[in-house]
Amino acid sequence: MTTKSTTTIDKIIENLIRIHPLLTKNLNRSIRTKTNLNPGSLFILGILNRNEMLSMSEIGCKLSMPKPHVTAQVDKLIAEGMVERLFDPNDRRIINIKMTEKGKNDFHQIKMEISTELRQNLKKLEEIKLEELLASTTQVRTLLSEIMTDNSANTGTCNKI
Amino acid sequence: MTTKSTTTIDKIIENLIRIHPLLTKNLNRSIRTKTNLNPGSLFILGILNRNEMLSMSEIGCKLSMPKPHVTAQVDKLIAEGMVERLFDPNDRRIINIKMTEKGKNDFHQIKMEISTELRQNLKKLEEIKLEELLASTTQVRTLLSEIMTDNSANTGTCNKI
DNA sequence: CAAAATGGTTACAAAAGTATAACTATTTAT
DNA sequence: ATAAATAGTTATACTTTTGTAACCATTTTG
Repeated sequence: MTTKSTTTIDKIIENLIRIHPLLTKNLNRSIRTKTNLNPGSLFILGILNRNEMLSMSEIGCKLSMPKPHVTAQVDKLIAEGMVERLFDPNDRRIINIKMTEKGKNDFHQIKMEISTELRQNLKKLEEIKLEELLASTTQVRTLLSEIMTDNSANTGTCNKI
Repeated sequence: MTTKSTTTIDKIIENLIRIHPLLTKNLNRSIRTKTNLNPGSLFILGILNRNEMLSMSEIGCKLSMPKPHVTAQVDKLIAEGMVERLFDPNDRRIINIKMTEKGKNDFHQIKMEISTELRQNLKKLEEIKLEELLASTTQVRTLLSEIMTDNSANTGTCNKI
């Protein structure tokens, strides 16, 4: 049993290690050529898009991004009018970040743009394949999200997510 | 049908866009802290590990990596004794790159090291979930590999893969 | 209240990746 | 045979990301 589990896990990891560069090369290049944002700030938009409001530290924790980098990226997003700072009345040290309506619209648009090639290629697949791929990617995303716990790459202690 | 396809594709893309930072943050950090290589050179090892021999240009094409960067990364791998240069007798312009035995062993070892946390977390899942995840990751990897055609980010023309 | 911890910013250095142009050597095309 | 194209390297500048330390403001702890 142990042996079998380990083998399965090894194969999963091998798959993930091979998926990684495929996504990196495809998405990062599109982000660079088609938007005036960088992967890091798009990652921030991504988690803000499904979290409503997060503090600077929480952003850093969720993305394993050093705090100074979070500051820089959020500054950029604020300059673009895509997010806003909200001061926490209960703890005045905390600065919460929230997407603006413009941010939500822009983000949706950006996602469409950076995925045009991918979309074109996916269109070549049969409907059945697409349904399968949807199920697969959903499972991978869900399980990875669950598994990837707070790994505190941040300076300072990382809060639980 | 078209509508349905598009929706499916949108969801797939949404999943991929969300999987991307999860892998990036987890793997890249491990690569940095646990090896003396960088993600780029590990990507090169990855494709050499399953291609036996590739020219510099082919490496650049497969990874959408600019040629000067390929040169730099391969230099580093040669310094580590993990790959070797082979001159092509038929076309003396071409330099083929091949993994050494040491490279294969080191690469296997490195993959184990950078995935320890991932492995620990995967162990928490039930056997059934693991089997499902293996099937899912395999499908995602396979279809993405098929789909991600040569996208010639390289300077100069990119050969077909 | 004083000391320690936390949240965030600033400043700075360094690594990693990207982009471009110029260059050599070799091969292909006209 | 000359010109054009290809494979690869070198050099250089730039962007993105990471890491570290110092710092301020605020909150928590003793």
